[in-house]
Amino acid sequence: QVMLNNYPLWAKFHKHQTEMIITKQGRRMFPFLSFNLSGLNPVAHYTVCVDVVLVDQHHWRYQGGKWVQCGKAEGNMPGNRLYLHPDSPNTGAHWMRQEVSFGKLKLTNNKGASNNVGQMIVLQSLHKYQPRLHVTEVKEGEEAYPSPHTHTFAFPETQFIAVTAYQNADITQLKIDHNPFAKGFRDNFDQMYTTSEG
Amino acid sequence: QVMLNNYPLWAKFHKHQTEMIITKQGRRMFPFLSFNLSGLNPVAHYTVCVDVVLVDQHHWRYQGGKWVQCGKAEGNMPGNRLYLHPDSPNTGAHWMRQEVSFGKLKLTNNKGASNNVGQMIVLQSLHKYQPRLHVTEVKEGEEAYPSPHTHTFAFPETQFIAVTAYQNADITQLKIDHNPFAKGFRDNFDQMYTTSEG
DNA sequence: CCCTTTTCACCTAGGTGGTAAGAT
DNA sequence: ATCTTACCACCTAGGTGAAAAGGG
Repeated sequence: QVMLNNYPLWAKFHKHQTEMIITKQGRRMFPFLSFNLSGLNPVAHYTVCVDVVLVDQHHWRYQGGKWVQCGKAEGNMPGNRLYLHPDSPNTGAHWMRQEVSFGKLKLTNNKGASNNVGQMIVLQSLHKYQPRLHVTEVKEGEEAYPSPHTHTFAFPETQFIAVTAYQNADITQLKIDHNPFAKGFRDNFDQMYTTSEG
Repeated sequence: QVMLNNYPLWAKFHKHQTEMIITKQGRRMFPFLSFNLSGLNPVAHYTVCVDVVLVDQHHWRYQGGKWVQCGKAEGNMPGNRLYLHPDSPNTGAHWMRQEVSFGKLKLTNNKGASNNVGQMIVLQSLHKYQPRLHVTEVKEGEEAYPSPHTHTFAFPETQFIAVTAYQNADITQLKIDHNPFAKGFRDNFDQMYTTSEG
């Protein structure tokens, strides 16, 4: 009923433990979440959103080339962790017509950004998170979310650790290789290393 | 119940007979349509869209510094003239929360672009048009548009003649002066005309 | 010492009118 | 002649990781 679209890319990152940068003004995810939905009622209305939940109750740190657990996480942190898809609310037909992508979702560590509900997801650095997809049927005059009729989906390949700077160089290289906005850091200039010496 | 937001700017253009460029791949309007809505039911769902209709049945041409009528318009031309606001459908509360803008609406003369329904409005060059706003309450499982419960609004200040190249230099100058994307054509360099001669 | 913030050069992405060539 | 198209330099707008500076 729900498929993760860019699974192969997510799997590449997941193999090295995905990291996502968080900043005060908000940073997009890369890869970003993208799904194919099916089995909805074409003429009913749905709200589609993503939230992000803690995978475990630990701090993590990158030490000796590995991620290791390190002490307990803080308790319930304030801040919004829910991001409404910009097309919401919309018909089942709309959601099934093409992929449902979250390319503009932003992650932040700025707790003051909580008022921008639906704009940014507030996370804590060096904690491990699981994004989840929620599909909720909306009825006229009802609150859209939460609702007893919400279907929730989670793909383990999309888990990540929030960081303020990349820790694992393999992850950095995967980002540079695949994110178009990081093209400026690709080594397109190997021929420069060919010197006239010997 | 509906207010045109950037009325002063529209009025400046209207005084010189507004022109809007149309191209094959589509051109944004400048100024763009922007409205303030009030009086809706906050929890009901509405679709908001814009269409563009002929003001008269004539070709127009720019001759001797004036726009003059010139022969009859062709009959019903094919092509989509309806543009759904990207937030549609949504709640009355959503539409009233802030201005409802159509900054990404595009005008085209490409009749083949009609399949991109809701993406571009297809017009005929050298004809005079009137944009209109439509607000329609959507009920579960009904077609969104057209409906007997549509409210329509038209502001004469937003009338324009579609062109493939600007005819009136006053209009060109107003576009350059006010559209941020045309900044490159502003005369910021008056001091360059001060030569060492004389 | 470890983590966060700021700033930067370098990109992607795409919206302007001018201009010259093309079409009718 | 008159209108349309394609291409261009020049912008706006904003997403990258690197590196240096800041903070506890």
